[in-house]
Amino acid sequence: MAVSNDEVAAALTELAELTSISGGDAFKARAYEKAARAVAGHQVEVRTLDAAQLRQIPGVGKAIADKIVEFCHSGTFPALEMQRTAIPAGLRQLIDIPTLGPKKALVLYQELGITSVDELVDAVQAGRLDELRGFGPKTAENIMHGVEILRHGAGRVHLDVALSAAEQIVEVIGAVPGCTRCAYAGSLRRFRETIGDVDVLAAADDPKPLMRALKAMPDVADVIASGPTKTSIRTTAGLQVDLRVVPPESWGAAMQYFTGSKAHNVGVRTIAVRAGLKLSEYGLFDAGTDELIASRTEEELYERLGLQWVPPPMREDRGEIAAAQEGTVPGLVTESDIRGDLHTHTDLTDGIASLPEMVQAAAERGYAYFAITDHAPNLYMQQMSTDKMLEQRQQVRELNRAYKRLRLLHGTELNIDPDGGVDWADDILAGFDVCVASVHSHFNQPADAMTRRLIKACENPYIHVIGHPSTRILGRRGPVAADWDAVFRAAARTGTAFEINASPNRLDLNDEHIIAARAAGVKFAVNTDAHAVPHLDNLRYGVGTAQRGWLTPDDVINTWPLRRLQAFLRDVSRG
DNA sequence: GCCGTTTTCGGCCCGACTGTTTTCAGTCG
Repeated sequence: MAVSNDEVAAALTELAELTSISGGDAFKARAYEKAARAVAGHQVEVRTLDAAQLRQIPGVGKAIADKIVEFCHSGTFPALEMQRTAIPAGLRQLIDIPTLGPKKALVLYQELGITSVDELVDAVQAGRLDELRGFGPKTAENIMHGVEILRHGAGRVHLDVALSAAEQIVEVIGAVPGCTRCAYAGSLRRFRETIGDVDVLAAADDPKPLMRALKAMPDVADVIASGPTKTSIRTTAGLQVDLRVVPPESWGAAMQYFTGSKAHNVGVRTIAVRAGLKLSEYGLFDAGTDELIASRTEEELYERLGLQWVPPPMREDRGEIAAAQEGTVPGLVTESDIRGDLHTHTDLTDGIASLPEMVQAAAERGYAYFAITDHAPNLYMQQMSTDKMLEQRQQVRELNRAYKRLRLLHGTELNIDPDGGVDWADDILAGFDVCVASVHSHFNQPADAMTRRLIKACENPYIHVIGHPSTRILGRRGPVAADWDAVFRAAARTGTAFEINASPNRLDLNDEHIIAARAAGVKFAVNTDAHAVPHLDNLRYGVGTAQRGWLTPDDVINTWPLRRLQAFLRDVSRG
């Protein structure tokens, strides 16, 4: 079985977590974590490397290289198995609860025998934590709140996890003889921010070989149900995948039906009914005679209903049906419209790849411009300094000469402090081509203070883009509280763009905020916030989110030609 | 467990906040 870098990284992360929960050497745990990050961000598939080559990866030494080799060969290694035996599986889940770390988890296990989130909730409710040293009422409250956040996302996975599973399955099923079409549908096709289960649709006259192929896939943990038209499996990663096979002539109707959303389909069906028609997953029919009117393509269905075709990310019953009736569905921004990334990191701060590696990757993507925006001094852990920044700027300028079609921009990701100030004085800020500014601390400010803070950042003439504006981490941290309408008005007034952070853990701004911001007149930047070369591919999730917010290329500054972008950056600098 | 022209041993991104304490451990970015 072909082990991916992500799977290797997951094993090392698990070892790191189990090591810290069991009270093992904290530096050892950190070494595993660091290696996991390096493997996840490595450009080459590590399964193709031998131990000597693996040791070339920063943070991977002899011991970890051997573990990786063993893992690629057998799917595990002795140190991991030993920790798994020592630490109950459910205990590891506890540290996914925000504010609960390895030390507290270990106390809960040793003192109260707690080995799962459910047991922890019971213990909190029974007041059993009160007797523990270091666990006061506020801790109990934070735990309960953290569990709520955790459970809110339970059973759902992030877009990247769902998409890679779906693409693998589509490739396998699509290659089965007799399969004429295969694609994923459902919330994944709509690019919702988290995915409950993956819907894969295939067209074939005989579904049996397709069902067999799915059940035979190596990642299948169990088959939940299997019939002539539908098979449901659960992957080893715990993700449910439904495969539905339809006759080729029903393809369009089935795609439309299974893409959803339910609310969108209800709206479309209502239009059908009013026209004396009925729409199902089998096609569009005359309600009186049951005569088939259309079913082969989605485009055909929408057209016969007097509608423009609606891009899947817009199918959320947020006015897209009326737009389709009026012929005003916007020409959405696509991945190929993006001419450059305006928020990326290198190993000068917390990135994995070096400046030349990141730039080379940007050139290979065919970008017209690319901004390097490493962290600024006030994020202390990154140990950035003015000297290091200036030295990097020099390197950027020199590197720029080597690339004819790629324009490098030297930028930074500033920290918006609680009062809305940022790291450097104006004369330093003026030296950057582009400044992203983000909130990295004091997430719990009251809404009025946070609103003032963000507005002040917008009003800073040197700040071009507000990075990951709500600061949420999916399944881990909610958005900050703010009067977003007031913030968006300020951004529109000052010409400050808002980021759509494409990391599948963030997707920030989200669709609803994008719609509100656009209505206020805000411009956007779809950025990856890449900390490694593979992260540049996350762009698609940001573009999908932008599409859910109905954005066109004109709304997104990093689709613009360099000159227009530079004019925008100059304008905002003038304030 | 990793790493190295101030080190092959002894360091290891550093500071702030929170909640618990009554001087600090744990968590986070």
